[in-house]
Parts: sequence; C-alpha cells; structure tokens
Amino acid sequence: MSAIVPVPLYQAKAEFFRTLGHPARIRVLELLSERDHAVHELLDAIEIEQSNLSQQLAVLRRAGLVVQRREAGAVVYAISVAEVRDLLLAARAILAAVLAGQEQLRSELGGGAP
Amino acid sequence: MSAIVPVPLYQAKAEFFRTLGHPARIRVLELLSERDHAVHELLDAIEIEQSNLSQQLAVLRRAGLVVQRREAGAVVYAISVAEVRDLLLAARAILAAVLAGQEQLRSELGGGAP
DNA sequence: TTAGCACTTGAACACTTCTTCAAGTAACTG
DNA sequence: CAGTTACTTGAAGAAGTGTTCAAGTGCTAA
Repeated sequence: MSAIVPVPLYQAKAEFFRTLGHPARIRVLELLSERDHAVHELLDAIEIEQSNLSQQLAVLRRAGLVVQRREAGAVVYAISVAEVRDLLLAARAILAAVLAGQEQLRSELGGGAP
Repeated sequence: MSAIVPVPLYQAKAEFFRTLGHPARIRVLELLSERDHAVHELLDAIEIEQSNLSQQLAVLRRAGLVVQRREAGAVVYAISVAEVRDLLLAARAILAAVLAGQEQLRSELGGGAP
C-alpha cells in the first residue's frame, strides 16, 4: 500500500479526462466497449489515417485504459477497465441533459419566434 | 425535436471531456457538487489566482455545466446538471481501477526482486 | 531468407489551451 | 457620488496537443 501520491489527485483526474478528450479516442473506447477489435477493424470504423489511429491507441495504452494483444497476425485491442462503460454512459447522460438545457434556454431566449 | 445534429456526437463528447480536463475545473465541480459556493469560497479552497479562476469558471459556464447567480454582493456558482456527480464518481472508480492495475503490473514486472 | 502485410514510432509544424497582466464592470458602503 | 470590494474580460506569450510523413519493427508466408 503506497502512502505517497506522486501526482496530486486532481491533476490525475484532469489528465484522465484529457485522455478522453479526442473524438477518435472516444470512438475507439465505444467500439471496444462493445467487443474487442483488431486495429484494422477500428480503422474501417473510424475515419482516420492508420498512423494517426496508432498514435491515439498509444495514448489510450499509456493511460492504461486499453490493452493490446497479438492474435493471428493482427493486433487486437481490448478495454482494460470495465468501468469505462459506466463512465461513457454517465457522460452520455450529462451531455443529453446539457444539450436539453441549452435547447430550453435557447427557446426561452428566442421567445417562441425568431 | 431536432433532426440535425450540428456537431458530430463524438466531437461533442470529446469537447465535453476536454472541459473536465483541468485540475482547477475538476476541483470546482467537486466543490460545487457538495454545495453551492461563492467565488471567494472557491478561491479560498483552490490555489489559483482570481483571474485564472474566473477564466476556468467561464469555461465551465460556456460548457453549460455550472450556473452563476448574485447573492448579497457575491457571485455564487452552482452545478447545473445533477448528473455531474455521477460522472465524477464513475471517473473516480476508473481511476482507482487503473491505478490499481498499474500497481499490479509494476509489481509483476518487478517480479519481487530487481 | 526474402517479401509483404500490419502496425508503431519519431519528428516537425500547425493549432489549441493556459497563465498572467492590465483594464473593465457591477453592486454595495459611507 | 466617490470609493471599495468582488469578480470578469481581453490579449499576449508560453506550454501543450494533434496531424502527418517517413522510417522502423515484427509476424507470416512463400
């Protein structure tokens, strides 16, 4: 049990959220939370260059959110932490609430007719 | 009901996570998820300059995550979307899992003796 | 063993985000 | 009304990220 927290907790959290702060990385996590995917499968699903995808996968790997394995000549990625699914769901709920709130605000400001 | 999604959903999600990707902003959201706070209270709790705090609050406001009101000469901030609390909890769980995973990996790699 | 496919890495430049400073607004207070 | 407290804003340079290109690694198969 480690008594020392090397990085302040708030900074660790912030870094964690920044890791999720990229469309391709979100896309990858959503795909992986359905099932494991080979790199070429991700590549088919996401509009992005291979080397760029690799860079983004490296970010997720460094953050410890995904793991890599080799299988029949292909590299297969998987979510390493099951809770990621919950987080994506929570985010979806907030986003829906925020967008709904903005919508309501807009219509209140608009007053019914432009 | 809007049929047009102006910003691709993945990009909206990514932007949302990037909004959370700053230690001061996380700190603010955690404080606000306990109770509403005046700016000067946040300032006492977070080590940051007033103008910097204001900038970060503006980011949260623009993202629609907090709202501002004036009360007895002070500006008071509040969480606008209750689900934020769930998200912070989910994030905490993942972070714990990831850190635990890294810890385990480290000890496996270390193998007991260097 | 050499060729080829599948993927990763390093480096450079463009782009975004942070922090800070100076100036600005807004509501109380005498 | 002038001063004070409380907070926000704009702008500019520093720091950090993202995208792309060229080169590299590691299986697999001929």
